[in-house]
Amino acid sequence: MPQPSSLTKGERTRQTIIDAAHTLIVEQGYAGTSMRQISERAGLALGGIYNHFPNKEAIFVEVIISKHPFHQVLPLLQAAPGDTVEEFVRNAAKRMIAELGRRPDFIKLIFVELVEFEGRDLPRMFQVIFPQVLPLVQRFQSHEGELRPIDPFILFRAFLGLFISYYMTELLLAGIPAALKPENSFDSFVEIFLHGVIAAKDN
Amino acid sequence: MPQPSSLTKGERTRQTIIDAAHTLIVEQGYAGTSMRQISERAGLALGGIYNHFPNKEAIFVEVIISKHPFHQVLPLLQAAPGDTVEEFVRNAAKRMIAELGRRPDFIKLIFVELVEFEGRDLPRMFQVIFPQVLPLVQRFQSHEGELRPIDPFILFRAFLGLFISYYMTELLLAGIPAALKPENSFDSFVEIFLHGVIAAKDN
DNA sequence: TGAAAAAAAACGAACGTTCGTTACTATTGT
DNA sequence: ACAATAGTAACGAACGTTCGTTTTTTTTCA
Repeated sequence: MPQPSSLTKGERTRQTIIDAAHTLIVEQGYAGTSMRQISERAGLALGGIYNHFPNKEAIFVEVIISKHPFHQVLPLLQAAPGDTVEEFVRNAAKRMIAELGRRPDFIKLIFVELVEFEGRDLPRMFQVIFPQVLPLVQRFQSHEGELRPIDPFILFRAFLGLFISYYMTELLLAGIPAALKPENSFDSFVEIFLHGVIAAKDN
Repeated sequence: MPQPSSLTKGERTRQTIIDAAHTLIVEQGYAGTSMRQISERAGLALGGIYNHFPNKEAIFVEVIISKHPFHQVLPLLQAAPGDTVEEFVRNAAKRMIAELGRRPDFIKLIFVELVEFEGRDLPRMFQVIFPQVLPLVQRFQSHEGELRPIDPFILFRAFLGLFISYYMTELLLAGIPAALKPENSFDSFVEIFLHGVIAAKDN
Protein backbone atom coordinates (compact mmCIF):
# COMPACT_ATOMS: atom_id res chain seq x y z
CA MET A 1 0.00 0.00 0.00
CA PRO A 2 1.61 3.26 -1.05
CA GLN A 3 1.56 5.76 1.77
CA PRO A 4 0.51 9.29 0.92
CA SER A 5 4.10 10.42 1.19
CA SER A 6 6.22 12.30 -1.27
CA LEU A 7 9.23 10.41 0.01
CA THR A 8 10.21 7.02 -1.31
CA LYS A 9 10.60 4.13 1.10
CA GLY A 10 14.34 4.18 0.84
CA GLU A 11 14.53 7.85 1.67
CA ARG A 12 12.38 7.33 4.72
CA THR A 13 14.51 4.41 5.93
CA ARG A 14 17.62 6.43 5.35
CA GLN A 15 16.24 9.17 7.56
CA THR A 16 15.30 6.62 10.22
CA ILE A 17 18.89 5.42 10.27
CA ILE A 18 20.20 8.95 10.60
CA ASP A 19 17.80 9.69 13.44
CA ALA A 20 18.74 6.49 15.27
CA ALA A 21 22.44 7.16 14.82
CA HIS A 22 21.95 10.71 15.99
CA THR A 23 20.43 9.83 19.34
CA LEU A 24 23.05 7.14 19.87
CA ILE A 25 26.02 9.28 18.98
CA VAL A 26 24.80 11.97 21.32
CA GLU A 27 24.49 9.47 24.15
CA GLN A 28 27.62 7.42 23.55
CA GLY A 29 29.86 9.12 21.05
CA TYR A 30 30.93 7.77 17.70
CA ALA A 31 33.33 5.00 18.70
CA GLY A 32 30.98 4.01 21.50
CA THR A 33 28.11 3.35 19.13
CA SER A 34 27.93 0.13 17.13
CA MET A 35 26.26 -0.64 13.86
CA ARG A 36 24.14 -3.23 15.61
CA GLN A 37 22.80 -0.64 18.02
CA ILE A 38 21.92 1.59 15.12
CA SER A 39 20.17 -1.17 13.23
CA GLU A 40 18.26 -2.20 16.33
CA ARG A 41 17.07 1.30 17.10
CA ALA A 42 16.20 1.91 13.47
CA GLY A 43 14.19 -1.30 13.41
CA LEU A 44 16.30 -2.70 10.63
CA ALA A 45 18.50 -5.71 10.09
CA LEU A 46 22.20 -5.07 10.36
CA GLY A 47 22.88 -5.80 6.73
CA GLY A 48 20.08 -3.56 5.55
CA ILE A 49 21.91 -0.46 6.67
CA TYR A 50 24.52 -1.01 4.01
CA ASN A 51 21.92 -0.50 1.33
CA HIS A 52 21.84 3.14 2.41
CA PHE A 53 25.32 3.90 3.67
CA PRO A 54 28.66 2.50 2.54
CA ASN A 55 30.11 2.38 6.06
CA LYS A 56 29.78 3.58 9.61
CA GLU A 57 31.64 6.84 9.19
CA ALA A 58 29.39 7.90 6.32
CA ILE A 59 26.42 7.72 8.66
CA PHE A 60 27.99 9.99 11.19
CA VAL A 61 29.19 12.49 8.65
CA GLU A 62 25.59 12.72 7.55
CA VAL A 63 24.41 12.99 11.15
CA ILE A 64 26.77 15.81 11.93
CA ILE A 65 25.97 17.70 8.77
CA SER A 66 22.20 17.35 8.86
CA LYS A 67 21.75 17.57 12.62
CA HIS A 68 24.27 20.28 13.26
CA PRO A 69 22.98 22.70 15.88
CA PHE A 70 23.92 25.67 13.81
CA HIS A 71 21.33 24.75 11.25
CA GLN A 72 18.64 25.39 13.82
CA VAL A 73 20.26 28.06 15.93
CA LEU A 74 21.64 30.41 13.32
CA PRO A 75 18.41 31.19 11.45
CA LEU A 76 16.75 31.64 14.79
CA LEU A 77 19.34 34.16 15.83
CA GLN A 78 19.26 35.99 12.56
CA ALA A 79 15.52 36.41 12.71
CA ALA A 80 15.58 37.73 16.25
CA PRO A 81 13.55 40.94 16.45
CA GLY A 82 14.95 44.20 17.76
CA ASP A 83 15.50 47.64 16.35
CA THR A 84 18.23 48.61 18.76
CA VAL A 85 21.26 46.40 19.30
CA GLU A 86 20.20 45.94 22.88
CA GLU A 87 16.86 44.49 21.93
CA PHE A 88 18.47 42.37 19.28
CA VAL A 89 21.10 40.88 21.58
CA ARG A 90 18.63 40.21 24.33
CA ASN A 91 16.18 38.51 22.01
CA ALA A 92 18.82 36.57 20.14
CA ALA A 93 20.37 35.27 23.34
CA LYS A 94 16.98 34.36 24.71
CA ARG A 95 16.11 32.49 21.56
CA MET A 96 19.37 30.61 21.49
CA ILE A 97 19.23 29.50 25.09
CA ALA A 98 15.61 28.52 24.73
CA GLU A 99 16.47 26.41 21.73
CA LEU A 100 19.44 24.84 23.47
CA GLY A 101 17.23 24.06 26.43
CA ARG A 102 14.66 22.49 24.19
CA ARG A 103 17.30 20.32 22.53
CA PRO A 104 20.00 19.60 25.09
CA ASP A 105 21.73 17.25 22.70
CA PHE A 106 22.72 20.09 20.42
CA ILE A 107 25.84 20.96 22.31
CA LYS A 108 26.91 17.39 22.80
CA LEU A 109 26.95 16.80 19.07
CA ILE A 110 29.49 19.59 18.75
CA PHE A 111 31.61 17.97 21.40
CA VAL A 112 31.51 14.61 19.69
CA GLU A 113 32.48 16.35 16.50
CA LEU A 114 35.42 18.03 18.17
CA VAL A 115 36.60 14.94 20.00
CA GLU A 116 36.19 12.26 17.38
CA PHE A 117 36.20 14.05 14.06
CA GLU A 118 38.81 16.68 14.66
CA GLY A 119 41.06 17.12 11.69
CA ARG A 120 38.98 14.75 9.60
CA ASP A 121 35.63 16.31 8.88
CA LEU A 122 35.84 19.41 10.97
CA PRO A 123 37.10 21.57 8.13
CA ARG A 124 34.26 20.30 5.98
CA MET A 125 31.76 21.07 8.72
CA PHE A 126 32.98 24.59 8.83
CA GLN A 127 32.59 24.98 5.11
CA VAL A 128 28.95 24.06 5.56
CA ILE A 129 28.35 26.15 8.63
CA PHE A 130 30.48 29.18 8.03
CA PRO A 131 28.45 30.75 5.20
CA GLN A 132 25.45 30.75 7.48
CA VAL A 133 27.33 32.74 10.07
CA LEU A 134 28.08 35.66 7.83
CA PRO A 135 24.53 37.10 7.70
CA LEU A 136 24.47 37.06 11.45
CA VAL A 137 27.72 38.96 11.58
CA GLN A 138 26.18 41.51 9.27
CA ARG A 139 23.32 41.83 11.67
CA PHE A 140 25.84 43.07 14.21
CA GLN A 141 27.46 45.21 11.58
CA SER A 142 24.22 47.03 10.89
CA HIS A 143 24.31 48.44 14.39
CA GLU A 144 27.80 49.76 13.96
CA GLY A 145 27.06 53.18 15.31
CA GLU A 146 25.73 51.92 18.59
CA LEU A 147 28.65 49.60 19.23
CA ARG A 148 32.22 49.98 20.32
CA PRO A 149 34.62 49.77 17.40
CA ILE A 150 35.10 46.02 17.49
CA ASP A 151 35.33 43.71 14.52
CA PRO A 152 31.82 42.31 14.05
CA PHE A 153 33.11 38.79 13.66
CA ILE A 154 34.74 39.04 17.07
CA LEU A 155 31.45 40.34 18.38
CA PHE A 156 29.80 37.24 17.06
CA ARG A 157 32.40 34.94 18.57
CA ALA A 158 32.06 36.60 21.93
CA PHE A 159 28.30 36.40 21.72
CA LEU A 160 28.29 32.72 20.87
CA GLY A 161 30.95 31.85 23.42
CA LEU A 162 29.31 33.69 26.23
CA PHE A 163 25.92 32.13 25.78
CA ILE A 164 27.02 28.66 24.89
CA SER A 165 29.16 28.66 27.98
CA TYR A 166 26.22 29.99 29.96
CA TYR A 167 24.30 26.98 28.81
CA MET A 168 27.17 24.56 29.44
CA THR A 169 27.85 25.72 32.95
CA GLU A 170 24.15 25.72 33.61
CA LEU A 171 24.21 22.04 32.65
CA LEU A 172 27.25 21.32 34.77
CA LEU A 173 25.75 23.07 37.74
CA ALA A 174 22.79 20.72 37.61
CA GLY A 175 24.72 18.49 39.99
CA ILE A 176 25.75 21.28 42.34
CA PRO A 177 23.97 22.38 45.52
CA ALA A 178 21.32 24.87 44.57
CA ALA A 179 22.43 27.24 47.31
CA LEU A 180 25.49 28.17 45.31
CA LYS A 181 23.59 28.94 42.16
CA PRO A 182 22.54 32.55 41.84
CA GLU A 183 19.23 33.45 40.33
CA ASN A 184 18.76 35.39 37.11
CA SER A 185 22.06 34.20 35.70
CA PHE A 186 20.70 34.69 32.26
CA ASP A 187 19.97 38.38 32.68
CA SER A 188 23.41 38.92 34.13
CA PHE A 189 25.02 37.31 31.12
CA VAL A 190 23.02 39.57 28.85
CA GLU A 191 24.04 42.59 30.90
CA ILE A 192 27.70 41.71 30.70
CA PHE A 193 27.59 41.27 26.96
CA LEU A 194 25.55 44.39 26.34
CA HIS A 195 27.75 46.63 28.43
CA GLY A 196 30.73 44.96 26.87
CA VAL A 197 29.83 45.85 23.33
CA ILE A 198 27.61 48.92 23.41
CA ALA A 199 29.34 52.22 22.91
CA ALA A 200 29.24 54.62 25.83
CA LYS A 201 26.48 57.13 25.35
CA ASP A 202 27.96 60.62 25.02
CA ASN A 203 25.34 63.03 26.25
CA MET B 1 63.63 -0.37 53.55
CA PRO B 2 61.56 1.78 51.23
CA GLN B 3 63.16 5.02 50.28
CA PRO B 4 60.78 7.82 51.27
CA SER B 5 62.07 10.17 48.60
CA SER B 6 61.92 7.84 45.58
CA LEU B 7 58.88 6.22 44.12
CA THR B 8 58.42 2.50 44.07
CA LYS B 9 58.54 0.73 40.76
CA GLY B 10 54.82 0.11 40.76
CA GLU B 11 53.99 3.75 41.35
CA ARG B 12 56.20 4.79 38.48
CA THR B 13 54.64 2.30 36.11
CA ARG B 14 51.19 3.34 37.22
CA GLN B 15 52.06 6.91 36.31
CA THR B 16 53.41 5.79 32.95
CA ILE B 17 50.10 4.09 32.21
CA ILE B 18 48.16 7.21 33.19
CA ASP B 19 50.34 9.38 30.97
CA ALA B 20 49.96 7.02 28.02
CA ALA B 21 46.22 6.79 28.49
CA HIS B 22 46.01 10.55 28.77
CA THR B 23 47.61 11.28 25.43
CA LEU B 24 45.51 8.57 23.79
CA ILE B 25 42.20 9.63 25.27
CA VAL B 26 42.84 13.19 24.19
CA GLU B 27 43.53 12.06 20.65
CA GLN B 28 40.86 9.40 20.28
CA GLY B 29 38.41 9.59 23.14
CA TYR B 30 37.69 6.87 25.67
CA ALA B 31 35.84 4.32 23.56
CA GLY B 32 38.25 4.95 20.70
CA THR B 33 41.27 3.96 22.76
CA SER B 34 42.11 0.30 23.35
CA MET B 35 43.97 -1.34 26.18
CA ARG B 36 46.50 -2.61 23.69
CA GLN B 37 47.26 0.92 22.54
CA ILE B 38 47.76 1.96 26.12
CA SER B 39 50.04 -0.96 26.87
CA GLU B 40 52.03 -0.34 23.73
CA ARG B 41 52.54 3.33 24.45
CA ALA B 42 53.37 2.64 28.06
CA GLY B 43 55.95 0.07 27.00
CA LEU B 44 54.19 -2.66 28.89
CA ALA B 45 52.63 -6.00 28.14
CA LEU B 46 48.87 -6.00 27.88
CA GLY B 47 48.37 -8.13 30.94
CA GLY B 48 50.70 -6.06 33.05
CA ILE B 49 48.31 -3.16 33.12
CA TYR B 50 45.90 -5.14 35.22
CA ASN B 51 48.40 -5.25 38.05
CA HIS B 52 47.79 -1.53 38.45
CA PHE B 53 44.20 -0.99 37.41
CA PRO B 54 41.19 -3.27 37.76
CA ASN B 55 39.74 -2.30 34.38
CA LYS B 56 39.77 0.22 31.58
CA GLU B 57 37.37 2.68 33.11
CA ALA B 58 39.43 2.95 36.28
CA ILE B 59 42.33 4.21 34.20
CA PHE B 60 40.32 6.99 32.64
CA VAL B 61 38.74 8.06 35.88
CA GLU B 62 42.27 8.50 37.17
CA VAL B 63 43.29 10.34 33.99
CA ILE B 64 40.46 12.79 34.21
CA ILE B 65 40.95 13.45 37.89
CA SER B 66 44.72 13.83 37.86
CA LYS B 67 45.05 15.56 34.50
CA HIS B 68 42.09 17.87 34.77
CA PRO B 69 42.91 21.26 33.25
CA PHE B 70 41.51 23.11 36.20
CA HIS B 71 44.31 21.78 38.35
CA GLN B 72 46.74 23.79 36.28
CA VAL B 73 44.63 26.71 35.18
CA LEU B 74 42.94 27.72 38.39
CA PRO B 75 46.04 28.35 40.50
CA LEU B 76 47.50 30.25 37.58
CA LEU B 77 44.47 32.50 37.41
CA GLN B 78 44.33 33.03 41.11
CA ALA B 79 47.93 34.13 41.23
CA ALA B 80 47.54 36.58 38.37
CA PRO B 81 48.94 39.97 39.35
CA GLY B 82 46.95 43.17 39.18
CA ASP B 83 45.87 45.79 41.70
CA THR B 84 42.94 47.05 39.70
CA VAL B 85 40.32 44.71 38.32
CA GLU B 86 41.35 45.71 34.83
CA GLU B 87 44.92 44.60 35.36
CA PHE B 88 43.78 41.42 37.03
CA VAL B 89 41.37 40.43 34.28
CA ARG B 90 43.85 41.19 31.56
CA ASN B 91 46.62 39.23 33.21
CA ALA B 92 44.40 36.34 34.19
CA ALA B 93 43.02 35.99 30.68
CA LYS B 94 46.50 36.23 29.22
CA ARG B 95 47.75 33.54 31.54
CA MET B 96 44.87 31.25 30.83
CA ILE B 97 45.12 31.51 27.08
CA ALA B 98 48.86 31.12 27.22
CA GLU B 99 48.48 27.98 29.28
CA LEU B 100 45.80 26.63 26.97
CA GLY B 101 48.07 27.33 24.02
CA ARG B 102 50.93 25.55 25.72
CA ARG B 103 48.74 22.53 26.42
CA PRO B 104 46.16 22.29 23.65
CA ASP B 105 44.90 18.99 25.00
CA PHE B 106 43.42 20.63 28.07
CA ILE B 107 40.17 21.54 26.45
CA LYS B 108 39.76 18.25 24.69
CA LEU B 109 39.93 16.35 27.95
CA ILE B 110 36.94 18.34 29.16
CA PHE B 111 35.07 17.40 26.01
CA VAL B 112 35.83 13.73 26.43
CA GLU B 113 34.67 14.03 30.00
CA LEU B 114 31.42 15.64 28.93
CA VAL B 115 30.75 13.26 26.06
CA GLU B 116 31.78 9.94 27.52
CA PHE B 117 31.60 10.35 31.27
CA GLU B 118 28.56 12.55 31.60
CA GLY B 119 26.45 11.63 34.56
CA ARG B 120 28.90 9.00 35.70
CA ASP B 121 31.93 10.69 37.12
CA LEU B 122 31.00 14.26 36.45
CA PRO B 123 29.58 14.86 39.91
CA ARG B 124 32.75 13.49 41.44
CA MET B 125 34.86 15.68 39.17
CA PHE B 126 33.02 18.69 40.38
CA GLN B 127 33.59 17.75 43.97
CA VAL B 128 37.30 17.77 43.23
CA ILE B 129 37.32 20.90 41.12
CA PHE B 130 34.69 23.10 42.63
CA PRO B 131 36.51 23.94 45.87
CA GLN B 132 39.38 25.26 43.79
CA VAL B 133 37.07 27.66 42.02
CA LEU B 134 35.88 29.45 45.11
CA PRO B 135 39.12 31.33 45.87
CA LEU B 136 39.06 32.63 42.32
CA VAL B 137 35.53 33.84 42.73
CA GLN B 138 36.64 35.67 45.85
CA ARG B 139 39.31 37.32 43.80
CA PHE B 140 36.52 38.90 41.80
CA GLN B 141 34.64 39.67 44.96
CA SER B 142 37.53 41.69 46.33
CA HIS B 143 37.05 44.20 43.52
CA GLU B 144 33.40 44.61 44.29
CA GLY B 145 33.49 48.37 44.30
CA GLU B 146 34.89 48.63 40.82
CA LEU B 147 32.40 46.22 39.32
CA ARG B 148 28.80 46.27 38.32
CA PRO B 149 26.57 44.62 40.90
CA ILE B 150 26.78 41.12 39.46
CA ASP B 151 27.05 37.92 41.41
CA PRO B 152 30.79 37.11 41.48
CA PHE B 153 30.17 33.52 40.56
CA ILE B 154 28.43 34.64 37.40
CA LEU B 155 31.37 36.92 36.75
CA PHE B 156 33.61 33.92 36.96
CA ARG B 157 31.43 31.87 34.64
CA ALA B 158 31.34 34.67 32.10
CA PHE B 159 35.09 35.08 32.35
CA LEU B 160 35.81 31.42 31.83
CA GLY B 161 33.27 31.03 29.06
CA LEU B 162 34.43 34.04 27.14
CA PHE B 163 38.07 33.12 27.12
CA ILE B 164 37.71 29.41 26.71
CA SER B 165 35.51 30.10 23.72
CA TYR B 166 38.06 32.60 22.46
CA TYR B 167 40.58 29.82 22.55
CA MET B 168 38.23 27.28 20.99
CA THR B 169 37.19 29.47 18.10
CA GLU B 170 40.79 30.44 17.58
CA LEU B 171 41.50 26.72 17.17
CA LEU B 172 38.56 26.20 14.84
CA LEU B 173 39.56 29.15 12.73
CA ALA B 174 42.90 27.51 12.08
CA GLY B 175 41.26 25.92 9.05
CA ILE B 176 39.64 29.10 7.82
CA PRO B 177 41.04 31.55 5.28
CA ALA B 178 43.26 33.99 7.10
CA ALA B 179 41.60 36.92 5.37
CA LEU B 180 38.51 36.48 7.48
CA LYS B 181 40.37 36.45 10.75
CA PRO B 182 40.76 39.86 12.34
CA GLU B 183 43.90 40.77 14.22
CA ASN B 184 44.11 41.48 17.92
CA SER B 185 41.17 39.25 18.71
CA PHE B 186 42.52 38.71 22.16
CA ASP B 187 42.52 42.38 23.09
CA SER B 188 39.00 42.73 21.80
CA PHE B 189 37.81 39.90 23.99
CA VAL B 190 39.44 41.51 27.00
CA GLU B 191 37.80 44.83 26.12
CA ILE B 192 34.37 43.26 25.85
CA PHE B 193 34.68 41.54 29.17
CA LEU B 194 36.12 44.56 30.94
CA HIS B 195 33.48 46.94 29.71
CA GLY B 196 30.92 44.29 30.48
CA VAL B 197 31.78 44.03 34.13
CA ILE B 198 33.41 47.28 35.22
CA ALA B 199 31.11 49.80 36.77
CA ALA B 200 30.67 53.05 34.89
CA LYS B 201 32.99 55.68 36.23
CA ASP B 202 30.95 58.59 37.63
CA ASN B 203 33.02 61.69 37.20
C1' DT C 1 75.74 -6.98 55.39
C1' DG C 2 73.76 -10.82 52.13
C1' DA C 3 71.23 -14.80 51.20
C1' DA C 4 66.39 -16.50 51.52
C1' DA C 5 61.51 -15.71 51.42
C1' DA C 6 57.69 -13.05 50.07
C1' DA C 7 55.42 -9.84 47.32
C1' DA C 8 54.86 -7.23 43.35
C1' DA C 9 55.11 -6.69 38.59
C1' DA C 10 55.61 -8.16 33.87
C1' DC C 11 54.72 -11.37 30.47
C1' DG C 12 52.25 -13.38 26.40
C1' DA C 13 48.88 -16.64 25.13
C1' DA C 14 44.16 -17.48 25.21
C1' DC C 15 39.33 -16.64 26.62
C1' DG C 16 34.60 -15.40 25.03
C1' DT C 17 32.49 -11.52 22.96
C1' DT C 18 31.65 -7.85 19.90
C1' DC C 19 33.23 -5.16 16.18
C1' DG C 20 32.51 -3.43 11.00
C1' DT C 21 31.80 -5.40 6.87
C1' DT C 22 30.44 -8.69 3.19
C1' DA C 23 28.02 -12.24 0.45
C1' DC C 24 23.99 -14.08 -0.70
C1' DT C 25 19.07 -14.87 -0.70
C1' DA C 26 14.31 -13.40 -0.03
C1' DT C 27 10.98 -9.87 -0.17
C1' DT C 28 9.02 -5.67 -1.36
C1' DG C 29 7.70 -1.18 -3.81
C1' DT C 30 6.61 0.98 -8.00
C1' DA D 1 9.13 -7.04 -14.28
C1' DC D 2 12.85 -5.73 -12.01
C1' DA D 3 15.31 -2.65 -9.44
C1' DA D 4 15.41 -1.42 -4.64
C1' DT D 5 15.32 -2.88 -0.12
C1' DA D 6 15.24 -6.20 3.61
C1' DG D 7 16.99 -10.31 6.07
C1' DT D 8 20.33 -14.05 7.39
C1' DA D 9 24.60 -15.81 8.23
C1' DA D 10 29.19 -15.55 8.27
C1' DC D 11 33.91 -13.49 7.98
C1' DG D 12 38.35 -12.01 10.13
C1' DA D 13 39.95 -8.61 13.19
C1' DA D 14 39.91 -6.40 17.39
C1' DC D 15 37.94 -5.81 21.86
C1' DG D 16 38.51 -6.11 27.37
C1' DT D 17 39.76 -9.33 30.48
C1' DT D 18 41.80 -13.56 32.74
C1' DC D 19 45.08 -17.00 33.15
C1' DG D 20 49.40 -19.55 34.71
C1' DT D 21 53.98 -18.54 34.69
C1' DT D 22 58.31 -16.06 34.93
C1' DT D 23 61.00 -12.20 36.25
C1' DT D 24 62.02 -8.43 39.13
C1' DT D 25 61.71 -5.84 43.22
C1' DT D 26 61.09 -5.49 48.08
C1' DT D 27 61.10 -7.35 52.69
C1' DT D 28 62.76 -10.54 56.19
C1' DC D 29 66.06 -12.41 59.15
C1' DA D 30 70.61 -14.41 60.06
